[in-house]
Amino acid sequence: MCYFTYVPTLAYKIPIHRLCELPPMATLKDIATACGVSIRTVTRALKENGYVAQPLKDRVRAEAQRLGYRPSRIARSLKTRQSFEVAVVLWNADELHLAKIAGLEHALRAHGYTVNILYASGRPGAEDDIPAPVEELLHHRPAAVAAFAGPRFDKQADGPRLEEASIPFVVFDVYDPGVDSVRVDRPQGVREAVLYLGRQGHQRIAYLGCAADVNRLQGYHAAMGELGLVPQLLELPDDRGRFDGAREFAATFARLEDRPTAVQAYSDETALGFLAGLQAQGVRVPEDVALVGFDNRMAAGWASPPLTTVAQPNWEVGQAAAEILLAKIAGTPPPAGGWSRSVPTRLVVRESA
Amino acid sequence: MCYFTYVPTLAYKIPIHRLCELPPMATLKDIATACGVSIRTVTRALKENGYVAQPLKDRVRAEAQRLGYRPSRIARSLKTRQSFEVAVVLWNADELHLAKIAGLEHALRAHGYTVNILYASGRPGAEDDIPAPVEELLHHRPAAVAAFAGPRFDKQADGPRLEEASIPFVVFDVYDPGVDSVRVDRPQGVREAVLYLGRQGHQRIAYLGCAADVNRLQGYHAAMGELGLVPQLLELPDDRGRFDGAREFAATFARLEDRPTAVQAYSDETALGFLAGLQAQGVRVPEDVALVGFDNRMAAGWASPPLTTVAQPNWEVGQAAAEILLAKIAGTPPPAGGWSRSVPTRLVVRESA
DNA sequence: TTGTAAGCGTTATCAC
DNA sequence: GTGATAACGCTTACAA
Repeated sequence: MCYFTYVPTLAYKIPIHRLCELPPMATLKDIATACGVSIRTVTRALKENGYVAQPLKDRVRAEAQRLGYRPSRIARSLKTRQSFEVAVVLWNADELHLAKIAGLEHALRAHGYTVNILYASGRPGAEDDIPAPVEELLHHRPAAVAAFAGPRFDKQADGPRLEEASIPFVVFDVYDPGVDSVRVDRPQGVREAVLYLGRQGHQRIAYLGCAADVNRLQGYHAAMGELGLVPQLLELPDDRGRFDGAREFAATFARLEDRPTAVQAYSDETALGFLAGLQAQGVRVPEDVALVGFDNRMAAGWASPPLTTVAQPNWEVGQAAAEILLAKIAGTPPPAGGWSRSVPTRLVVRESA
Repeated sequence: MCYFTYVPTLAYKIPIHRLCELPPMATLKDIATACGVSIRTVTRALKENGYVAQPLKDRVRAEAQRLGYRPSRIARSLKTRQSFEVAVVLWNADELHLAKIAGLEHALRAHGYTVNILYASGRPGAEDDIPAPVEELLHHRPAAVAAFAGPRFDKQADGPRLEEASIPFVVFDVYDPGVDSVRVDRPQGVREAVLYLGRQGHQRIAYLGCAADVNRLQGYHAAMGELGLVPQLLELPDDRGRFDGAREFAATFARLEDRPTAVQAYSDETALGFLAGLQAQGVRVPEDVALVGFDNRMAAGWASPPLTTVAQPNWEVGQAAAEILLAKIAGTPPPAGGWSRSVPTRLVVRESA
């Protein structure tokens, strides 16, 4: 067993096994000898990038077909110094993340790219035993990087390092003006949901969440302004888990005078915690209080009553990220206003509101 | 723009942009010239696989360090005909899947492998517009494949095709004797949960689910046998969604004579649907009926009451898959009894039982 | 103990 | 129109 001990930033030793080799595939040379022409002619015939007599071209293509020829990505990458892998940095196993990755992968695959996962947290409970993701990225040199914001991906420090290595990247759901990001349009999503509540006849519509989250609040205030209603913020402590925090808050809420008849919650988790708390207090949803979540997780559909919620446009977010990355890889200059984009959400009306 | 139109099985055209090249990295040759030795000596010094004088070795390593040398995976792959990518085929954005992938990736990365995602379903609602995953795999030739069972990955047909191309693979959660699989130990998980219910003093413990699912039922019957209780199967129709099916069944259940005091459900989704239905009937959980789910999804913790459930050992399943794949890649002969493995679950006691 | 050299499968620059 | 041929960065058999 031999180790690459000379890679100091890589915490792992990489054992080189006696590995099984991949079975040989047809190469350009195989086609060339089979057709009795040169390898250069073959590429020309296959790639349409030079002159080659039509009958010969047909013959070459038929032969390529017959041999099941596939261009070797490896050889191509070596020669052209281009990678065809896009790395995704992620920190937790969230269904919403995976849905975004699915959209990203779909779009990138259409362009011959492959998506690889870099799960940057260690085993749950032992998170620190792995190298920082940027080191890994700098090591593997993907064509581009899509990152979920996380504890050990520092937008300030890591972004520039990637940029310096000229690796294009986007970050999901970050509002930092300095970094290119694809985000779900939370202001618009909340606005739409609150307008819906208004159309249902609610006069006292509150927002339940942490005041530090400006994006959703912005949409809330916009909608309340449009409706001509006075906003009411039900502020949640940030220290407790969102579920428990909201559940406990329900007791306070239940005793409120002139209590709101409708609540837009920060997230499905918050909404579900609040729902649990309300039911414990004997407050009925939606009869006494209409409740809207945000995210459209599986859990939202499985609540009782099933939760009305704002669905994240996961697939579209992933696709937008792919488009940005492809453009950056191709060296396209950024559009006026920068690369960042917000993708509209969709209100999913179920039974809670 | 030029297209690889000669790849007939690949539905996508692969456009070749004018891509930005990766910035040049230090190579073995750079180190060699910097040290005034041959390239061969450099590899020997770095890889410990031959004799090289200690001072020279130190000098070479220092230089490698200084230049930030990283071996090129591309070049290595080309030369050794080995891939260092493991493909994961998946079909839907499920949090449980991603958690398994995380464990897999963690273990594989430690061995210098990279995990890439092949999301084999198209955009939700337009699933058929993409090539069959096996074709993609045969094209990309990963070192190995880990697949989630899905509609277009046929164990009968696709497995052999991979095998024939000598691409090692495992499938998650499949009990087919012919295919190597890592599965969560559902019989044991259900058994443990039902024994727990027994220890809580329940005498009438039912299983709620579809009779076709033998694995969990097996554990249920084992536990009931051990407890000396008579099993009772509450069979769910397979045609409705699991949530709705279970919710609707609750009405029937509520009117049952001598109705069970405890229910082990097929999944969290089933349990949550049943819970919703019970609450609609005025049946209290856990006071009137104790309820246990399976999967330990986020949704389980966010139910009211929070659902007691059997947690899937996602991380460990991923790791087990990695171990099998690595062993297969290394050409290790299969152990007696084959590669397949079951990984034990963990009972998460919350408030519903 | 160190060096030479031949590939791996592409791409692309020349010459015919 | 077509064909030699030289890289790309690494591995490794074979000399010295």
